[in-house]
Amino acid sequence: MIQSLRGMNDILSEDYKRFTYFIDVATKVATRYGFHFIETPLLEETALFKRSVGESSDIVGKEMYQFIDKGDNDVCLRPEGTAGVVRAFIQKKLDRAGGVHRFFYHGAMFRYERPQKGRLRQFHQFGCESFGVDSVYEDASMIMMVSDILNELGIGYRLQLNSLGDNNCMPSYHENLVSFVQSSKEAICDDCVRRLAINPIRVLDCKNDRCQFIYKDAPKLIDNLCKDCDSDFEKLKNILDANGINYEVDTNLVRGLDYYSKTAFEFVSDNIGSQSAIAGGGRYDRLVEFLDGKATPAVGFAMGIERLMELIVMPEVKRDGYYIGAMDDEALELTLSLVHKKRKTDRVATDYKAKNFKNHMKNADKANAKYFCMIGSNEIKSGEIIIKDLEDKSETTVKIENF
RNA sequence: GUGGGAUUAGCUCAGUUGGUUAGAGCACUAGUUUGUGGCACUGGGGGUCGCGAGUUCGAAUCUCGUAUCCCACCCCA
Repeated sequence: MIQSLRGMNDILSEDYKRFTYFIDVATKVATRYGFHFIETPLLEETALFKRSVGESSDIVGKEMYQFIDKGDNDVCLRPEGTAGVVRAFIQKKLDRAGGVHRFFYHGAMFRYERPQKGRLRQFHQFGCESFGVDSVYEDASMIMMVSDILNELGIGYRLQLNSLGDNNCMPSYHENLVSFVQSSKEAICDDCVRRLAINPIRVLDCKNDRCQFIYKDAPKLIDNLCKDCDSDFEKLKNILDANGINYEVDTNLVRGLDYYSKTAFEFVSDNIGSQSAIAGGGRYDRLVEFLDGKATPAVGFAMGIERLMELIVMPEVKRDGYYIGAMDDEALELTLSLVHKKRKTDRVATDYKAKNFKNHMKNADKANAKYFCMIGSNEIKSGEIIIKDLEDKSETTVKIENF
């Protein structure tokens, strides 16, 4: 038997219902916030991700599905959504056009990782990207939007917040941190030694207790923000407070992708195991310029759909549509004609075999139909059928031609 | 990539120190008077015990390899 590849799932039945329900809700909310759908290719030039996500990240360093295509192009299955959207934004010259552009997308992403719960090699994200707004109000709106989506889905969460600083304050902080960590280099774990060389701020969220003990006196991002970053962060907190969004400031929250600056946030759930991040995002004011576009402030987030799936509280499914069954073989043809006719407007379930009342009733309940019709010799003779409402148990008689 | 656990019917799982024909519940299917409810009862179908080797008179059971899933790490949504 040929099986699907490791970490690649089929989505069907109940899962598919949850999946589409999520997309529906998220799309509805994003539309209310003024976002428009954008579809970008699954396959992009490798350089795009190397430049945007950054070679220091594991995503680019070791998790990309990268290959040379038949035209000798170095290409990758996208490991995340932002890079492609930014590329499209620049390619369509929207950076030159000016103004505000807001996009949402959803689709498959690919990362070559060891799978576990909430981590797949092909997985799905829903994300939003906003271009052209440098106000921190937009950051706040994004967070409120994620909150709206999660609330509508009945998903509880914790929101973690941090500021990563910008071009003014980040570099000097960076230096301070490196020299601090360097001074106890012998005591930190191997991973941190590696991080120090590749992406120093990542040492901050190391899970090793010994490392954390050392880092508790390390300089904090938040204490070293420049005036702009600091006041924006304060403003952000105030807006969230004023709008009833609970959050915790986590000075060790570091986003994994190189392009973030200033606002960084992560929504986590305590109910789905160790892969607890259900949404993450932040501001990336320099990325558009970095990808050869005209400097444009931007902020965005992405949600991991598979991680959300098991947390979604589905609305109660109501009885819907018809069940039409035949009592005897002579009635089968008329039954199918009526089914066909009704299917132009309603969901209709049927059975191709003649059955007694009880068996049809069982089918109707299984199909969760609202209305129930039986076709037998009586109906053929009288030209009338009885429609039974399975909820309130009432019955109405109609002529077949009016059905 | 590193370490650990698991894999038996469509699903959830039993299966004795290695010993006849591998079981249950749910699901499926048929019947229990061919016209009023989801129930109940009685049958039926369905398994290369993940896959491949090995040990043995004999393997779901022991050993090795391999695939996948799960857990932790790394990292991330």
